[in-house]
Amino acid sequence: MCQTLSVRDDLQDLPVLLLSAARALVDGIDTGVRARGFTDLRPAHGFAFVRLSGTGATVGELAEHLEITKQAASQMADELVNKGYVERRPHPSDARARLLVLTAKGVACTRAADAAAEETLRPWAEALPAGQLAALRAALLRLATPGRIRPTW
Amino acid sequence: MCQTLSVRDDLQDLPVLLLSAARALVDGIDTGVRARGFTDLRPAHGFAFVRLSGTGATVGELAEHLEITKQAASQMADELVNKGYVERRPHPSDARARLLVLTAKGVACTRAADAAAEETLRPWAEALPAGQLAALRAALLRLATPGRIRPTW
DNA sequence: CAGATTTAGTCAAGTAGGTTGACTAGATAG
DNA sequence: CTATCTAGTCAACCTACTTGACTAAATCTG
Repeated sequence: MCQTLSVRDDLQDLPVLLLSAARALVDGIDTGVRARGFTDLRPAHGFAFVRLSGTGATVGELAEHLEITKQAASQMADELVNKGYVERRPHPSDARARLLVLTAKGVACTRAADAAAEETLRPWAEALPAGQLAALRAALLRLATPGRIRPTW
Repeated sequence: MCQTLSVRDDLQDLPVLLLSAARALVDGIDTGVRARGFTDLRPAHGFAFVRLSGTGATVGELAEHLEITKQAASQMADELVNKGYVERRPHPSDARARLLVLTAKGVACTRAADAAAEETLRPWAEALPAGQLAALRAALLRLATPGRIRPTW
């Protein structure tokens, strides 16, 4: 019962802590990406890049990933095309659809984001006792809803 | 060096994991709050409630906490007043300012949010090995920027 | 203590990023 | 082959924010 109380106490401020940590991470990545010269992007675009990197995606798939309408996703795609991060290609197997693919600049930007993320997290991870990082990953993995990254609030 | 590689690997997907966990938590709280009858609020309002609970706050203080302009904070305050969660009182020591305070309904709502948060996190916390929860808290505490909760992306 | 400056809050207008609804061109099912 | 469904876009609108202008109260200064 004492154990139960302690769990309850630890639970108390965990929401604030978790949100604050997420916020700190996003701020860190955003700062690092800007410092690397990509000043015309905001964190929201990063969530799109996650889906587009690799084989690319259609507007509909991007919309689903971001949990917004196809119209909004199409608008964001326009913006990323205009800024040179994304290219619209004909879809190989469906003439209605078009494949959104990262340009070289887009790929460079994702590399910058990865570097910024590591830069943000490494000192923090290294300050943790041995093995804690893996444990933390495992714990977060349990709580996380796979695929749902983008906050909607 | 093998150690370094392992840290690097664990770091790799931590951003996604952390954001996904934060998202799952907010979704859980939102669902729980709605289930308890508060259907006219969105997660964004919760960040305001955090600051208003206790002694209350002025519009300016709320704006600072949410990192938005005073005008936007004032607008949100209007909305919360109209919906019966908040009351505008004369400020005890400054006739220009007005104190925003939670009504009984507002307090009930924060209790509902606390219950929803615990409901969301408890089964997850209980599945963790003994002591992991405290370690997680400590780790998040290091990463977190105090006070900055609300995501801006 | 009188006048100048700062601060708390609001009003009004503009903007960014989403929404719903209507539509076209191409894919797919009967 | 026709009918229906699906990918995407255009247009109008909505909402939560922004910037700018202002009033009233507090505070600073000589």
